[in-house]
Amino acid sequence: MLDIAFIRNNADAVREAIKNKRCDLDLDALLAADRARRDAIVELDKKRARKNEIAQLIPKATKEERPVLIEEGKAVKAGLEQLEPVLASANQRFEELMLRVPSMPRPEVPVGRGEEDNVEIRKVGSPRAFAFTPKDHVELMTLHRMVNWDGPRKYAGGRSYALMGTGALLELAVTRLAVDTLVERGLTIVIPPVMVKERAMTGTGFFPLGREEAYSISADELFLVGTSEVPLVSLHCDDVFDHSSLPIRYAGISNCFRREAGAYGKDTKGLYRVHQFTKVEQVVFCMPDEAIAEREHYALLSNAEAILAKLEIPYRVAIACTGEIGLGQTRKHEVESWMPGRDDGKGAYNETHSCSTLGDFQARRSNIRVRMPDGSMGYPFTLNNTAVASPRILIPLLENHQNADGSITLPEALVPYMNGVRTLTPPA
RNA sequence: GGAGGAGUGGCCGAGUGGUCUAAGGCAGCGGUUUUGAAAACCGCCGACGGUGCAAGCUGUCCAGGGGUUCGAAUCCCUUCUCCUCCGCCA
Repeated sequence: MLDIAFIRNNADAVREAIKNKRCDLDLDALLAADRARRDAIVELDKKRARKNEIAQLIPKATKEERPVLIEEGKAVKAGLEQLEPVLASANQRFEELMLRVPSMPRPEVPVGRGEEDNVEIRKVGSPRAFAFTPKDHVELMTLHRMVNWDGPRKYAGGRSYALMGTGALLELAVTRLAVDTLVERGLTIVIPPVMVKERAMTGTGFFPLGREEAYSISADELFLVGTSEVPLVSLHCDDVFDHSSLPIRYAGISNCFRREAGAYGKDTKGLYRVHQFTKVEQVVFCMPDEAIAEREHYALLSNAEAILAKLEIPYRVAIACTGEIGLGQTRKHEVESWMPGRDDGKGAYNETHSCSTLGDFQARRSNIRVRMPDGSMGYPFTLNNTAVASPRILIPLLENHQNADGSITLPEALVPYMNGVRTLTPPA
């Protein structure tokens, strides 16, 4: 969502953004809807002004004038009743289209169509050269009895799983490690609701276009969030921040629910792509200033990298191209962790973190504002990044730290969170 | 789940059918005074939209939606949220 005045004045630039982001939106239809809406407003406002005028005249009118005015008032009212639906439908059309308007990518975002056009920025650590054939996470987790694969699929459906024993402990450990890292870096930990109303989904930009991705609780008109970004950003919907209260930095911890519609048959093996997972997510509100947002963005990125460093997982950072960044994102970096078992055992870098700046996209949709130093109103910028998402993060964790005998040597930083255990040995 | 009460600008709060064009206060902004600050005093000050080069003119908004009326913050219906009590409950 952008300011309609900005869209009118920069139609070509917006058109370019729509094309580069591969959005499905006809800008001319939007501009036409805007025109229709404004025409209806002009006409309706004239009638409403007359209505108000008559209403003020009647109390002061003489006995003779009064019935005449009341008659005219009735006529004006009838006219209004005809025009109001016209404006309502023009508005509806306009708002529908506005919800599909992308934010403008930042200049540094490479133009491209798909993943192959993302630009790698750096690699940190290097994939380990195994002196033996490494196992993938499915073999390792099965060997360690970390997962019950079959039971949940019978009663909870495909892509479901249950973490068992050390598997469950590992999830709690990496989660807590991430939380402690972020708290130490000044973020406020939040455990938010995971069931939210539609406005939270729309306000954060996941609806209407991503509706099929969300589980809905139809009896109560609630939706399960796919990330705590949704409740954390919505925490401040309708709020007006004072400029002195920004930035606000949160770390949310929640279960996340994704239908993975459209991913049928993709990554069905193991725990790479599941319907329910646990994620620690970073969310920032900051002043609407690109330089500030950039600083916050790279701070979020470095927080995630610090966690990967503690987990001793090799990774690479890439900046996503225009075709790969979402509707609201103005800039996105992906952090991909090295997973030795992926790609049929050849190993591959795969996404474990996604760091985004959204400009004022979410603030506009969620009606979050900030009182600027000059007293005017502004829309704050929002940013977010994964800190850790489990079980996906367990894949590189286990695969990178495995030994020839199937045991796992835990990274030093994780040991305290595993009650002092340094090595996980497969149960007999 | 049942009964009752409440929801007004960034915040507090007055307002029960027609000068509401929403009082008043706090906060904010500008100024006077002051070595500086505070205090005091003076002035400005809701949001969003439409129109206009501009000054301005104008519309909408009193939790959301719908209704009654020539006219609604005010009356009616409904939903949501909060509070009190009762019931149930980890």
